[in-house]
Formats: sequence, structure tokens, C-alpha cells
Amino acid sequence: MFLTSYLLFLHIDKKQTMQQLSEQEIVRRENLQKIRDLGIDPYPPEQFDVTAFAADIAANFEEEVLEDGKKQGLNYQEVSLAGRVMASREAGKALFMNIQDSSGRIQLYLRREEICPGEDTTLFDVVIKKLLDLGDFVGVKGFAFRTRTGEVTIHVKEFVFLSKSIRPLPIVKRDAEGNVFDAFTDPEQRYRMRYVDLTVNPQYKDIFIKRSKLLAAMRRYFDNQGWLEVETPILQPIHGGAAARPFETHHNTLDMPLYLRIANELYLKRLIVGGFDGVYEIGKMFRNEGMDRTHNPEFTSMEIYVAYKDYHWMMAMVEECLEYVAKAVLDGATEVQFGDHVINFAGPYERISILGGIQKYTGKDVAAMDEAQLRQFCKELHIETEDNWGRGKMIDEIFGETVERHLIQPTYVIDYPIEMTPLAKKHRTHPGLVERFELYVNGKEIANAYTELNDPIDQRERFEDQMKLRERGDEDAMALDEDFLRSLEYGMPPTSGLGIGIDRLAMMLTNQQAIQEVLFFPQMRPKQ
RNA sequence: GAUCUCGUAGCUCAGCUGGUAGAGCACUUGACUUUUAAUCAAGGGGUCCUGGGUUCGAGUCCCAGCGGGAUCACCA
Repeated sequence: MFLTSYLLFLHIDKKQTMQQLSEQEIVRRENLQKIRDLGIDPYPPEQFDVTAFAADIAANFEEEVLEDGKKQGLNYQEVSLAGRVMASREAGKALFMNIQDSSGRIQLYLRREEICPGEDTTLFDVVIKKLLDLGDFVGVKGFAFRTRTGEVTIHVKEFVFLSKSIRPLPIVKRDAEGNVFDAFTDPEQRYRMRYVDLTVNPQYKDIFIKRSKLLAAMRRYFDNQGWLEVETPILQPIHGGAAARPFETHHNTLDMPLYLRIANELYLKRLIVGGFDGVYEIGKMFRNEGMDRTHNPEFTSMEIYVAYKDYHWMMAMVEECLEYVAKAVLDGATEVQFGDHVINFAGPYERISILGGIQKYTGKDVAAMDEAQLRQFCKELHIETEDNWGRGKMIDEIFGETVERHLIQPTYVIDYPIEMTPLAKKHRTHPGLVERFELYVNGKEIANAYTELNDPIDQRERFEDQMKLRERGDEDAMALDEDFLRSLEYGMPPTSGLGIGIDRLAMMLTNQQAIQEVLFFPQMRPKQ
């Protein structure tokens, strides 16, 4: 009974599925079955040993001219390579293919009399010419040579199926003049089906290779300093360390709400309290806010805390670190093209105070203004103020409106109003300010750092100020974390901390204007 | 969240003031032993994003919805 209905279901399902398939998909499924009927496994379990890569052969093949005028290859005369079939050109009893492996593409040359030396020409005439489709993975053995037109090509002696593709790829084609046909450029399609994007637009792989080099280089730099890479909770009962709306989830056994972290700052500082000199974490943060070309709901952040240091030391460290990372990503260069500008990551970077910056670009001294005068200045700049904004918020807005866009080369903006920054230590000489810097590149913030606040009494007061802001309607104001305060009460050494937005840095180093281009799988609204 | 804009074959796109849905590549069949977006000949392929409306008639005009992109607001 159950079996019958299950089979019936399968039958109906298959029928419905077949109806939705395109002609090309049906043909490919039929080809798959015909291959099986010929006793060939289209998905063989055995490994295929690869001995060469397309790009290496194309770049390094050498040949000599013999006495009789014939040419003889000097290397790659017995190679085994594998990849996806990206083009196929039949020429009667011969056939040209292009296959693509992880390194690039190379042409294959197959002749019937060599693939099928005997009477039975099924393998060449049926399997390779009819049943092979673009997108299939194949393995070949043969030798390299140069065709009349000069293209390095593999003369194939043996051919095997490695995996059948039953869905047509949107293969991009280029003619001799470099004109592109059928470009797969729709961002929606590219992001939703990144596997297709990477296959048919392999140039985008370079962005992700650079991103990987960036992360590896940053880890290497920190590890060389002797600092410890750590992991802290992503599921947090209190979402602290930043001003942002969190994602909320629920733990069944504990029967309590948990939040996906918006920051890991408070946990990393607990580890400094616990006695580590330097800790860093590279990981995902989650913020339940808008999505656009510079914001994804989950993003990668690097945060580092080093004991007995202050923010001046941190600025020097960041200059050295970013120069090191840039060289690793840019093959030794520190300069990179980004949009219309050339950014140079070699230090030292210009330093400008937030108040000095406003003075420089507006000629006004906002330090001397009271709240009412600041509000008036905002009005002159066409900044719409809200009633609950204090001096700090307005100064921050004025800065954003008048200064940020001028900061193209890496620039430290230092010494922020205390209201905006509840986790940083009060400035050693300027009342009302904290010891904080942000690093701006191309008008965008990519790093944020403090001399960390380690006075537990001051920290408690700052949290209480945040709670007042929350009562005034600021949903993003920071929550008081009692356990974090307890840790400070036990004593935290003087410490400097830093956060870097890795995605943004990756965008800078790869000249990409959209965060989606440096994320393999950016968040998208589900279809249907 | 607001404004603008786009959605047509597997891919890239055309489709006029409303009148039987098109091209190139891909696919199918055939020819071709150094081709290269191979070529040549023939052929098949559509929920025109979805749902309403106007009209004798809608891919086209109107409304709503879904999805994308751009700009803006908040944020890193």
C-alpha cells in the first residue's frame, strides 16, 4: 500500500518534472542514459590523477624544429589533465575542444583513428561527438603541441568521462577581436548562482583569491607578533559592544532568547582581563539592519586587543599591518586603483582630529559651540537634526557631511566626542573627548580603535548614560553587561583595541564598489 | 523604508502609435582529419515575472503584487 503510493508519487513527480524541463535538459538526460546503456559510468568513483594544469602548459610549452622540418615538443609530452568542456568544434574525423580547469583553459585535439583504432568507432562517433555536452567534466591523457594557428593544444590519446552535466551553462564567448557574446552579467543571477558565475566568469575568482590572501596575511602578521587567535560566542544573551539592532533567536533547552553577536569586543576584553597579552578574532558579525552595496546582514570583522598599549601605538601597528597585508594581496605593491583614485597603503597615514577636520574643511570651530549653536550650524549644512541628539551626535554628523568625502588616502581621524563612544577611555588632555581613532580610506571608514576604557566605575556610568539614551528612544543604545563590568572590577590592564571591516578592506584591495562582489554568497531575498 | 528603473527561448537581447512572438549563440539532424564566438545545410524550442483591468484584440496601455538593479535614509 505504502510502496504503491510511493511509486505512484514518484511517477507523477517524474512526469511533472520532465514537463518543466527545457528541450536541452531533456536531451542531456537522454544522453546520460545512453552513456550508461553503453556501459560507461558518467560519474565514475575512481580518482583521476592530474599531472598538469592548463595555464602552466600554455605558458611553458616548448618545442624544437627537427632536421626534416617537423616540430617536436620538448615538455608536457605525457600529461594527464581534467576539466570542464567549454567548447567543442567538430571537423569530421577530428574534433577540437576547450576544457577549463582551475588554472584556465586549454584546447584539446582528438582524432577518430587514434581514439578508436579498431573497427568500433562508437567512442568517438557516438560518445564524444553526440553524447558529450558542454559543461561535462572529462579527463584526458596526451601530449602538448602547437597547431598551425599557433595555439598550444593537447593531442589526446585517452579520454574518460568524469562527470556529466545535465543543465546547460550560460557559457560566455569571445571572438578574435575580444568582443564578448552572451555575457553572464546579471548581478542577481551571478550572486544567486555563484557556482555558475565562477565557472563562466573565472576572472571573478581572483577577487576571492585576494580576499583569502588578505585574511592569511593578516593572521600571519598577528601570529608573528605572538598574539593569540581566539573564538568567542556568536550566540550571546546580551548583545553588547556596538550600537546596532541584533538578530534574535531562541534556545529551546534554556528556553531563553539569544542574540547573534553584533560585536565581540566585550568578550575579547574579558580575555585580556584573564591574562592574555594579545588576542584577536576574525569572524562574522550580524546586524539586523539595511542591506545595500556596502552592507550585508552578516559581515566579517577582525577585532584585536593588546594589553599595555594605547591608541597611538595602535595607529603605528595598523600602518605596518595594512602595508604588510596590501603587499601580500597586491604582489608586493602598496598602491591600488580604487575607482578614480590610486590608494597607497604604505604608512605613515595622515592624522586629523575630528574637530580639526571640521575646522579645516568648514573654517568653523565647533569646539567652541554650545548645543544650540551646533544645531544652528547643522541647519546651515542642511543636516536634519533630531531632538534627542546631543553635541557629540551633531559633531559626528557635521564631520560626516563635510569632511569624510575628502579623506581619500588612508587617514586617521582621532579624538571623538565622549557621547558616541561608551567603551573608550577619556582623552588624557581634552575634556569631553575620548581616545579613539577611525581609519578612513576613499571616504569610507574601514577601522575603528580605542584606548580601551578599563576604569570600572567610569564604564558603569557610561553604560548608565547609554540606558538613558535608550529611554529617550534610541533603540541602538548599548545594553549594560553586568558580567563585563564585573570583569573590569577585577582589573583590566591598560589596553588598546581595534576593529577592521574585512569586507570593506577586501573591496578596497580588489577595486570593487559592491560588498556583494567580495562575498561568495551575499544575502538575497528568496525567490518565490 | 522612499524614489526611479528593469523582468521576452538555456544565454545575450530586439519587438514602433496595441494587430498571428524575432535574431545570434546554445540545442537537434546531416557534411567536414589543424579548428578556434569553426563553417555550411535543414529543423525544433516561449507561463512575454504573476494576478487583475481597459479593448473586438495586450509582450505593448492601466492597477496591484513578486523579484532584481540604481539612488537616498540607518549602519561597518
